[in-house]
Amino acid sequence: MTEAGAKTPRERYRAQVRTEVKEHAWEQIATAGASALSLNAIAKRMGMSGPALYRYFAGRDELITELVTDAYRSLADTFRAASGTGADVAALGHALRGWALEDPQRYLLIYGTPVPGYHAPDDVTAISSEILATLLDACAALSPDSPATPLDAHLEDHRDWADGHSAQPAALRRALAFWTRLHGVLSLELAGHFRGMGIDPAQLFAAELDELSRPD
Amino acid sequence: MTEAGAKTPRERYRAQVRTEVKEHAWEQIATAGASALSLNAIAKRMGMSGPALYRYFAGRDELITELVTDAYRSLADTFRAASGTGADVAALGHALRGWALEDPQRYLLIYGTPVPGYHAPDDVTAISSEILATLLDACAALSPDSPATPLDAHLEDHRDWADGHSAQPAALRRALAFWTRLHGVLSLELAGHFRGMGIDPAQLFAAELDELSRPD
DNA sequence: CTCTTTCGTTAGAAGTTGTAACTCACCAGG
DNA sequence: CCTGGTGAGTTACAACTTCTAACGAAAGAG
Repeated sequence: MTEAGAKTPRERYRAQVRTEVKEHAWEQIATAGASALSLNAIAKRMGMSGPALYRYFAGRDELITELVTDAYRSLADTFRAASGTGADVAALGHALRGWALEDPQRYLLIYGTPVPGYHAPDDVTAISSEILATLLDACAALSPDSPATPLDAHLEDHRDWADGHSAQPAALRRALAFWTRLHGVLSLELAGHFRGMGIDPAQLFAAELDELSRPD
Repeated sequence: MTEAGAKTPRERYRAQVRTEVKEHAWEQIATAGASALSLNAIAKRMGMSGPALYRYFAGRDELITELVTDAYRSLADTFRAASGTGADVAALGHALRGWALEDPQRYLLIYGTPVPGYHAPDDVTAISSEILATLLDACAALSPDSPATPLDAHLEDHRDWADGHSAQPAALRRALAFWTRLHGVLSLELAGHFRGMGIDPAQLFAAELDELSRPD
């Protein structure tokens, strides 16, 4: 038994198998959804027999948890990348839509219908606060101060989620609107609710994002 | 074999069992989610043994399909009731939120993450167009005509989903915003994404609804 | 009273998650 | 170089699930 460091060949092999399992899991989720994720199917596709995977993941829940945190980390990375070229709201919006359309099930895994008995691990709160921070940066640069709305008083009282970010209430309001409105369009699009009614979701998304990017 | 009409005691018994099965299914969905719906558990809780239910439903998918159309019909009913007292947007918004919070899993069943291989039956398109019609009525009474946005051109070309409703493009725009924005807040609230960040979703929802109810 | 339809049952196939026990290979220490 | 310990992968099994098939029994129709 050696200390941590991913040095021993055993641990390297173990990590390699874990990532390979997760790759197959993503592939399977993308085609059949998260609820149809089968440990046995992954094992067979990897040439191993069922219970072998339990050496690497304690169960289906742990595997899904890992996938969720990976998805959050991926979104945080794309947000950081989009924010690197100048943190404006429009760029973040386009990055969000591109990321969501790139793998719809990955988006739905973290923002879609949750499994009732499932609780997200503590890791994701850290990552999601990082996502929120870049969003707040972009929003703070856009709305210096605007007339107070009834929401502002409530947001002033409960701004702990902003995690110490020095943003005006109007910026918090804009960040929340960014989140809820774009998620509204995106989730309905990914669920296929616009299919068959002829509307182009891209234009709907663009219109909402345009209103969100307009300096108040 | 008699003709339709729900007259024979056999058909009445059959219908009664079907509704009882659906009641147990709703109860089970409300506590464990739609993905954990178990035909066997329902049968056992009704005092029958597993495969007996296959006399009443061809399978799990048909049962879920029935529940989905029931949910749509229930939403259409509440919309019609809320619209009966004067079709204003705010009343529809409050009715939507009340209906969603009354049974979150029912809302998520029709607006949440879809099962990838699943296609909604044709019945729901009729019901959802009824829902859209009452929403368009309320929106048409609010926005007579406003400056054209880039979206309006697209909506003029693809207004088949409005189903012959004589509404200005601005009303279509408002109805779509009603749908996407309120769904954005509601779905994130029901998924529990606001829990732990101290925000009151009701105030967020109210703020969005207030902006949607404001005559442009 | 008989005949037919339908209901509910048990048996079983093909899946799933997950546990237990066993074999085997590898890696390190003496 | 040899031996022991650790961990990986295997089968076997239990307890589920959906769903099909075949059978007995009950109930309505003529």
